[in-house]
Amino acid sequence: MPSYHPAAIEPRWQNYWVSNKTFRVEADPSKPKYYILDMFPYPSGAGLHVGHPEGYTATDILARYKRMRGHCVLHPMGWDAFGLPAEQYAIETGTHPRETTEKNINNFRRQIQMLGFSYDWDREVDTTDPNYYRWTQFIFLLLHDTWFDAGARKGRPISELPIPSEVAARGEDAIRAYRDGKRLAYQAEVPVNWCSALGTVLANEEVIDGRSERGNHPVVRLPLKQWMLRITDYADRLIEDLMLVDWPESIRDMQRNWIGRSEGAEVDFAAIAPDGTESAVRVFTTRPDTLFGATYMVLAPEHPLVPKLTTKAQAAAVEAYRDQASRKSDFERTEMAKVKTGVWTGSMARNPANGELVPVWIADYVLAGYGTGAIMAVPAHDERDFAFARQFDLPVKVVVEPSQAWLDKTGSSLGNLTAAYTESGQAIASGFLSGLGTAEAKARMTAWLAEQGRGSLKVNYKLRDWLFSRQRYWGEPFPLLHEIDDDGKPTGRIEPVDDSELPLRLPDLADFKPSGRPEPPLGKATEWAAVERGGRRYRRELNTMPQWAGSCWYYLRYLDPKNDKALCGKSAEQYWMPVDLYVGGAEHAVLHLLYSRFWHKVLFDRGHVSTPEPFSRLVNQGMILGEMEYTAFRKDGAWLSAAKVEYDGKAAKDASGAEVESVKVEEDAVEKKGEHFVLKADNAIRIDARAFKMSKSRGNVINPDEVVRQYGADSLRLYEMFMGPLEATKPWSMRGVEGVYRFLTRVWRLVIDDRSEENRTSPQVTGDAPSRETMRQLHRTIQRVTDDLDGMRFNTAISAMMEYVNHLTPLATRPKAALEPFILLLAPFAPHLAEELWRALGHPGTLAYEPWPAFDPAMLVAESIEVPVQVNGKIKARLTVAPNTDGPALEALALADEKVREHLGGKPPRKVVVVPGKLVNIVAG
RNA sequence: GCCGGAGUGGCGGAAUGGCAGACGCGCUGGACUCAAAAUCCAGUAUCCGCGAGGGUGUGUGGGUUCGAGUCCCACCUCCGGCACCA
Repeated sequence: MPSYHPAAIEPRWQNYWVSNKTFRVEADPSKPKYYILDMFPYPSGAGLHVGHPEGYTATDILARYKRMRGHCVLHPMGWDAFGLPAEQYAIETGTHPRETTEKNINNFRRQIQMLGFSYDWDREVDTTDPNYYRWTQFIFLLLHDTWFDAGARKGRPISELPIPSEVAARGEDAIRAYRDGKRLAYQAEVPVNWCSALGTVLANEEVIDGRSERGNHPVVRLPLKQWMLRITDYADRLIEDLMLVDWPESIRDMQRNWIGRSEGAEVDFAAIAPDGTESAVRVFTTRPDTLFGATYMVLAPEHPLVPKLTTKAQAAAVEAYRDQASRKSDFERTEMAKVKTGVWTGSMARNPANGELVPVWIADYVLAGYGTGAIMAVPAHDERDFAFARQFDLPVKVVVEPSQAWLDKTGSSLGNLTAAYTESGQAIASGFLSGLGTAEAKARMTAWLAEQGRGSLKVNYKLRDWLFSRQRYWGEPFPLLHEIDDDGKPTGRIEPVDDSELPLRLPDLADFKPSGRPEPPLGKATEWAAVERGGRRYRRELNTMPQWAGSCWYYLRYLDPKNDKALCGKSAEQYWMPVDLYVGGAEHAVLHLLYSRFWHKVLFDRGHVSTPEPFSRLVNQGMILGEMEYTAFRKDGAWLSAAKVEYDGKAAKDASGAEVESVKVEEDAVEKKGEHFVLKADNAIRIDARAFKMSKSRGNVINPDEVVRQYGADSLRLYEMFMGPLEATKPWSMRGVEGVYRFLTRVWRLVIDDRSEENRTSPQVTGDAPSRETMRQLHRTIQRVTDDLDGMRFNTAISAMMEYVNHLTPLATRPKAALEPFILLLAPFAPHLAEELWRALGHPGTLAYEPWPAFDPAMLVAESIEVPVQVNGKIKARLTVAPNTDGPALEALALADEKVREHLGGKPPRKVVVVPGKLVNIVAG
C-alpha cells in the first residue's frame, strides 16, 4: 500500500479492537486505577455533531495514555435516552419511542466507534433499558424512604424518624402523614406550564416568554400535584463539599450562586387588619441591623394575608393589582423591573424595634416563593426599596452612617440620599444599636428579637426543591401505588412497589397523543394503572421522572453494569470511585452536576457509596463554532458599513431600526484595515467578521461522518485537539483539518515506502543509532508530550510532535530507535495510524499496552546554547556558550562583546543582571 | 446591574517575570512536472531603508521591575452565566 489511506486502515483496527476486546477492563488491585468519564449523550436523530468528539477525543487520549502508563483504566460510554424528542416524534408519527431511540442509539454507536474511541463496550448503559431504570426506580424508593436529620446533617431511613408523642397519639394515619411530610421525595401542589393549544404540559425550557416554543401558543401556570425532591436539605453540604473537588472555580461559583445561601433573620411585624385584629407578618431580612430604618412593608401580591389586610377603600385597587400580577409571566415581572409598581393595602403594621406604625404595601418586586414572601423595606439601605420609596414618595430613614467619600461620590447628604447606601457602617438613630458596626449590630438585633420572641436567626436559599415529575410518557415510571377507595377516590395512602417487583416497566401505548387534559399520558394505560394488593385497590402513579433522573447516577452503573442484585457491587464501587476525570459541556454546569451530587450524597448517607463526592476533577470542553463568516450589509442596493448596522447573526437593522439586507462575502473579497475588516473594493465599508454557533437553520453544521470520509478519524481527532485549548470556544476550519492530515501523511511517509506497491518500510528506516542531536530532539519531544498530556494541553503536545517530525523529515536515514518511541507518543492521538506503523515496524499485536516512553534528562543537554545580551532591556548581541556557563563568565563574555561595547560607548555599566542559561541584561549609565 | 472568562500577525493559536508570534492554516517565490495536483525547499508582525541595519509593536491609560503579553490599579470591547432572592 503506497500512500496514507485512512479509509483502509481505520476500520481494520476498529474491528481488531472490538473483536479482541482490547479495551475490556476488570478491576485490578495491583494497578493504580483511573476512571475517566464522558458526559454521555442524548442520542438525537440528528446524529453526532463535531462538538461531541471534542470531549470524547480528549478523554480517549488520556485513557490510552494512562493505560500505557500502567493504569487500570475505566473508560465507558452509554446513552441518556429518555427525553422529549422521541416522544414528540411518536406523537407525530405513531412510531414507538423505543424504536426511534434504538435506531438513534445504533447510529450514535456507529459514529462513535468510527472515531476509534477505546471504550469498554461491555459496560455500555442505556437509561431506557428496564435493567437500568430498575435501579433508577430503586434510588427513587430510597429517596422516598429517607428523611434528613438536620442535627446529624445526614439522610436516614424513615423508620428511624422520631415520631413526636402528640403525633403518635393521633394514630396510624397521623404517623403516616408525619412521615410523608419528612421524606426526601414528597408531593406538593406546584404550578406546571400548561399549554391548552398543544394540549400538553411543557418543560420550563420549552416555554419562552410565556409562550410555547413550538407554535408560540400561550402557556398558563396551573397548580398540579407533583413529586418534589428535598434537595434544599442538602444545600449546605452541596456548598461545603465544593471544597473537596478539583473543578473550575467558575463552575463552583455558579453552583454556589445557584444555591444562593443567605444568612439573616426572620422578624415578625404586627399588622393591624381593618377589623382591628393583629396578625404577625413574618419577613426575612439579611440586614436585621437596619430594622430601625424600616419605613414600610411589602407583601408579595400572592401573600395569604393580603385579603385580610386590605381595607375597603383599597380593595378595588388591590384586587386589580393582584389580578394584573397573576397574569404577568415571570419574564415580564423581571423585565419590567426598571419601574416599580405596587399598591397600599390600607393597613399599617408595627415595627417591633421601635413600635412605629408603617404602611403595608403589596408589590410584585417581592417574590412569593422566596423567604416568607414579605419584606420590611429599608429604603435608605436597599436599592430596590429605595427605588420603590422614590416611586411612591415613602419616607427614607438613614440608620447606617455612610462614609464621607460615599456621600461625596453620590452627591448625597444624610437628610437627602440620592441612592441607597448598601455597604456596612456604624448604626445611627437605631436605639440600642446605635454606635455598633454592621456585623455586631446584626448579631445584637437578632439576639434581641429572639429574647422578645419576635424573630430568630434564619438561613434562606435561592435553590428550590426539585420538581421531579413530568406529565410525559417517555420516562421512568414511579414505582408507587396510590390507594383508592370504593368510589375510586385516592385515600392519600401511598405504597412503594416492592423491590422484588422492579423494574416497573413502561406500559405500551397505542396512541401517544396528548389527552388534552393536564394529565400524564400514562392515564391511558388503564389496565396497567389498576392494581390490587391484599384486597385493596390501587392506582399506579401516572407521572414519569424527568430526563435528569437517569443521568444522575449512570457513572455508578458503569462500574458493574450487569449486576442484578445491586445498582453496583461494593468492591467495584470501592475500587473505581470516585471518577478521576469528568469531561463535558459547560451547559451542565449547574443542573446535572448539582442533581448528581445530591443523589450521590443520599446514596452516601444510606451506605451505597463510599465517597462524599462523585467527580474528583471536572473539565469543561469549549464550544466549537462554525467556520468564520464575513457579512456585508446593503440597503437600497448600496453597501452600508457594519458600523451602522445592528446584526445578531440573523436579522440586520440600521440605526433607524429599518431592516437591511445581509450578504455573505468571500474571504478574499475582504481585508483588514486597522481594527476592522473592510471590503477590498471599498475600504469605507466595514464587514462583520464572526464565527457563529453551529445550527441547522444557519447551515454551518459540520458533519463528522463527512470529515472522516474525507480525511479519516485520526485527522478529525487530531484537528479537534489541535484547534486550541480544550476549554476554549473556537471556530472550525476545514483547512485546519487538512493541515493535520498533511502532518499524518508525513508521519506515514517517514516509515512507509510510498513508492512501493507493497506495504513495506521505507529504505531510509534503518537499525542505525540515531545522532546525538536526534536523540536530544526525541527526548525533548517525549518530555514535552508527557508534560502536556499531564496538563491536558493537547494542542501544544501535537505541536511538539510536529516539530519532531520536521526534524526527522530531512534526515538521510531514520533510525528505528528514533521512530518507535515517537509512534508510541502519537498512539493516543492517532491510534489507527500508530497501530499500523507499529506493525509495519515489525511488532505483532496492539501497542495499546506498550509502556509509555521515558525521557532521560541527560539526553536533553545541548552542546551549546545561545544567550541574548540586552543593553537597557533591548537585545544587542548573542553569545554562543556551553550550556553550563556560569554567571560571572557570562557577564565577562557579554561585556567583552564588540557590539555591546559599542552600545556602552566606553562608559562602565551601572548594573549587570545575569540569568545563567537565559540572558544578560546590562543597564547603561 | 452582578459573577466568571477572554482580548497577541490575514486566521487558529504558542510563550515557569527573561529572545513575543512556537506549531498549523493562508499567502509569496522556487524545485519537480509537457501541465496540473500532490510533494519538497525558502520567505512571511509592522514601519523606514537598495542594503547592513534601525524604529514600533501583545485592547486603552497609568504603575511596579534591570526586564512586563505575563504582576498591580483604572478603563474599553467581546463571550458565558445569573438577574428584583430582601
